[in-house]
Amino acid sequence: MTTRSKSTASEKTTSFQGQKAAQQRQTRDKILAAATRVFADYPYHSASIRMIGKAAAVDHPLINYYFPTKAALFEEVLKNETEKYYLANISWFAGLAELSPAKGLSLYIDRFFGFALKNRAALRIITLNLVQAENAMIIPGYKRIQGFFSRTAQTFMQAIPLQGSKREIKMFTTNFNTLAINYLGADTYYAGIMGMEPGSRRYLKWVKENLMYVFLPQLKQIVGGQGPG
Amino acid sequence: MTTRSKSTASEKTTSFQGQKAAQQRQTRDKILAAATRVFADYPYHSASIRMIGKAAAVDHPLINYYFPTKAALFEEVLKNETEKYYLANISWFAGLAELSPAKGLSLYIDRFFGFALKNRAALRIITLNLVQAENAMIIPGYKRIQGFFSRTAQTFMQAIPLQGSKREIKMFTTNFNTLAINYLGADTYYAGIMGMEPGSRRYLKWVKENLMYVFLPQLKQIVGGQGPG
DNA sequence: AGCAGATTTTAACGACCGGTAAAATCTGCT
DNA sequence: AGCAGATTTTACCGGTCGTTAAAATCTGCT
Repeated sequence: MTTRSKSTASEKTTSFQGQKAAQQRQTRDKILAAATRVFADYPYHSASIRMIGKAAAVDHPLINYYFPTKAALFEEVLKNETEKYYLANISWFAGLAELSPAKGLSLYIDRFFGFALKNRAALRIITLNLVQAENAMIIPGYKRIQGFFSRTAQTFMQAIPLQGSKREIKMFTTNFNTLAINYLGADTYYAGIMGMEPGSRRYLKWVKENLMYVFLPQLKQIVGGQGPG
Repeated sequence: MTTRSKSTASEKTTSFQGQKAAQQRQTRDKILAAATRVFADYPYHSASIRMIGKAAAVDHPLINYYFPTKAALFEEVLKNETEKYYLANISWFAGLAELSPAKGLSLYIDRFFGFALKNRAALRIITLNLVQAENAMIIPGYKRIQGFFSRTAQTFMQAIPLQGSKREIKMFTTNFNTLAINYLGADTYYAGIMGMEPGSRRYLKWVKENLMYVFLPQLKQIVGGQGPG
């Protein structure tokens, strides 16, 4: 694709053991990164191998050299992003057990937002592919997207001492995640409705206010005597 | 496409004024109905004219005879469905002003569910096309989808005497609609998470319980002294 | 320098897409 | 019966899709 600089003698002499492997991993990672960007902007069936190739500055058949199929590439991206989210989600609970529900929830949301702003891809890929078409055109890794919610519920239960029933807790986390993911993952849409700019401080403030307003009472009910968010 | 029964003499004699126009409207409606079904299953860019043709048992170029472009067809479907929803939404408020918040909200949700079960398309089309890709591939009628939420907020304010600020009310309706549309429009996904059957009584019960649990306290705050849902 | 294998590029495949043009058919009318 | 116009079917256009095969290039090694 790009006119490659012919290797000179000097380059050759500087070569060391493992450079080839490093180079290979570099290309693969470049493709993976580009795929993550593209899949964060287009749902699976609208994103194309050629788009990804262009985004990675690579001829598109090279993608098939590193990844057998588009589905396999998507699944790897999805696995990376959901895993990243899962680990981040665990970290957001650190130290929350000692706070009041109000302060705990507030801090949790702040941490959530911090992650979401730096890792657009994770939330976007979920929102873009969550709503599914008929069984005919299921999305690869669909179960992984579904598992997403269940895992956050488990994390919640392990991180915070709770009173409510398991059913109640799953209801709470599902509601929270559904609203949060919609507002952050489909920010263009919802900010548009509210007459705000998608990434703006004002919009984020609105989302937080919203989440606090809706979920603080529910949280107080779930948490034992004093507790977290 | 289908082998057409050659018109016989008897058929000719029974023809009356307006039959041709009726026949034309019939084909157009058949296409429109098929398009509604297809667009309720696939997002705009995944649905195809050929799919719709097959669903309507019609050769696909015939669609272009009645609708100039795919975009125009989609916009007409979208207009019909959002209008249907809008009018239904108004009717759900009838008689609610005299009820308590709890009874009012419960009845409102029941009416909502009744509509959603009979008119899958309206909610599905919205959920499938709400989350947007980059500006590059905007969906025709996107503003109409966005207007959807604003109109329900207005209906709410006109139907029920309220106390809260306009901002608060819009927050309430946006939250409610977002959750309700997700749970009903993407029922395959959420029912799957909860280990239930998408259309089942059990799942609908869960959704209603959920909505009541989240929004009843918020509603009580918005409604004046006594009030509706 | 020249070989072997890894990597990249080029070219092409069959399938589907939205849309168009022209041929075929049907319909209502004289 | 035969014409005119509406409707439907057939054939095709240029374009994009995922994937494959083969050619070209690069790399590390002797």
